[in-house]
Amino acid sequence: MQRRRELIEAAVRVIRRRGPAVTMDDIAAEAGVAKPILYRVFRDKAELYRAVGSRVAEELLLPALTGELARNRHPREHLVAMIDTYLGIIEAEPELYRFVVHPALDDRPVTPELVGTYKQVIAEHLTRVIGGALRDVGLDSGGAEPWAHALVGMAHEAGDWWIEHRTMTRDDLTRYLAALAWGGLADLYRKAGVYVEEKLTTPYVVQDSSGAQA
Amino acid sequence: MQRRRELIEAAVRVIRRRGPAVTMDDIAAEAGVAKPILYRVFRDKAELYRAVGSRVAEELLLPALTGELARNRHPREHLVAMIDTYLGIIEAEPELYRFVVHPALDDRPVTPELVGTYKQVIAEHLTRVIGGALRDVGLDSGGAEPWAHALVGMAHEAGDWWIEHRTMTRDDLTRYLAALAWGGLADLYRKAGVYVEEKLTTPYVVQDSSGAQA
DNA sequence: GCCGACTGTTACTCATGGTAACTGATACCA
DNA sequence: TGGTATCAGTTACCATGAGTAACAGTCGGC
Repeated sequence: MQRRRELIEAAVRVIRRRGPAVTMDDIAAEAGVAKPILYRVFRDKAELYRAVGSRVAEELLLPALTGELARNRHPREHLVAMIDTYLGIIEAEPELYRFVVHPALDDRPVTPELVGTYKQVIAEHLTRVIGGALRDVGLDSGGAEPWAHALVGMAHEAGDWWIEHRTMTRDDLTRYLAALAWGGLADLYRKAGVYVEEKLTTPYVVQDSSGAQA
Repeated sequence: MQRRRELIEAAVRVIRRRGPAVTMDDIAAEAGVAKPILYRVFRDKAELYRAVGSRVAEELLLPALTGELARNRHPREHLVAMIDTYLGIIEAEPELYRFVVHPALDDRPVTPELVGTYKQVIAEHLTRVIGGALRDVGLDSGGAEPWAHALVGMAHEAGDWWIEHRTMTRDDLTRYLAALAWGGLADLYRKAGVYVEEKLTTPYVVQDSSGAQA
């Protein structure tokens, strides 16, 4: 298992350095071993890729996100913080991000769910968070899972567009996304009789796009 | 150009029949030509894949979506209709959907944007729709593009999760997603002084998950 | 000193994306 | 009519990279 860890780390290193188009030979070379070693630990390329995805999610993203969540704040500020944290990470780790999100697999027809572990890990975690929050205020938590996936997809897709185009600041994007996602969540809180009106450091509604913001 | 069309159609046929793990030889065989013909029309595999993505988006999804939009209704019903239409299509065309959304490319390091045309086409269209709606009510339309991508990602990711797990009906998922997305949009309308309170055939808030719905 | 388990390597097979080089028909021109 | 450029198509190939078979060295137990 120690071995597995080392190999994944080598993969991460070489991806950081050479981008997402990385071969099994590259990874083996970086790890200083021959290719069959990789195949003793990982059944195939897809499994290694998934392992990298999980690892990035679990050791990079989740700690950052849960760190934010631990601080007890207004739920909307949690939302803002999580979106901002996510965008910050993909900004800081573009190569790793691209690899994890657009993995290049020649799909063996057998394997049904080649991809997705990265987003899956996040979504599973979010499901628990949202489900807990819903139950806390006495609401049906059946929506937790679809919402978690929906929010992950929302941040993912918007982040993906943004990282390639960069037509606005990260801050602006965070605000736009938060405004979109918050509406639905706030409604739920309101229905449950929880008072969540705004008195926040970040403005609820996005100002005209050129305007100052504080 | 006629040729291009035929080739794309052959690709779609063979994907429908044999799933997303399809080779260039397969496609050439289905089209009844030799492989180099494909390469006269498409620079490489990625371009063919992108063409298939665009085509599915433009000829399958967009007509359905714009058809829904043409009917003049409450904005929230538009949202519900679009989500439902989208989910209905991925349900009806699972193989094609999987191909378009999880394309299997060995990424040539050169090509920066291998994937995404499918979602891009939808997002571009949505950008125009949302931008127009915002301008109609006198709001800054700077958020149209990030929101479009965010909504696409939301539907995509939730749909992807749902199609593989099927732990709820399509109707329920539609309602959950609409509830999430509508909140933010409704807020915008309200800020603009547009009255959008609910008097709808579909309930605004999801009932307890077992409950009757009408 | 010999044997099995473990760890590693070299050197391959095989699938598949992509291409070079050939072929034959058709149309144009002297 | 013969010569030839053009074009559509084909066969036969190459290169790359995933995955594997078969072959070492090494170390502990007897």
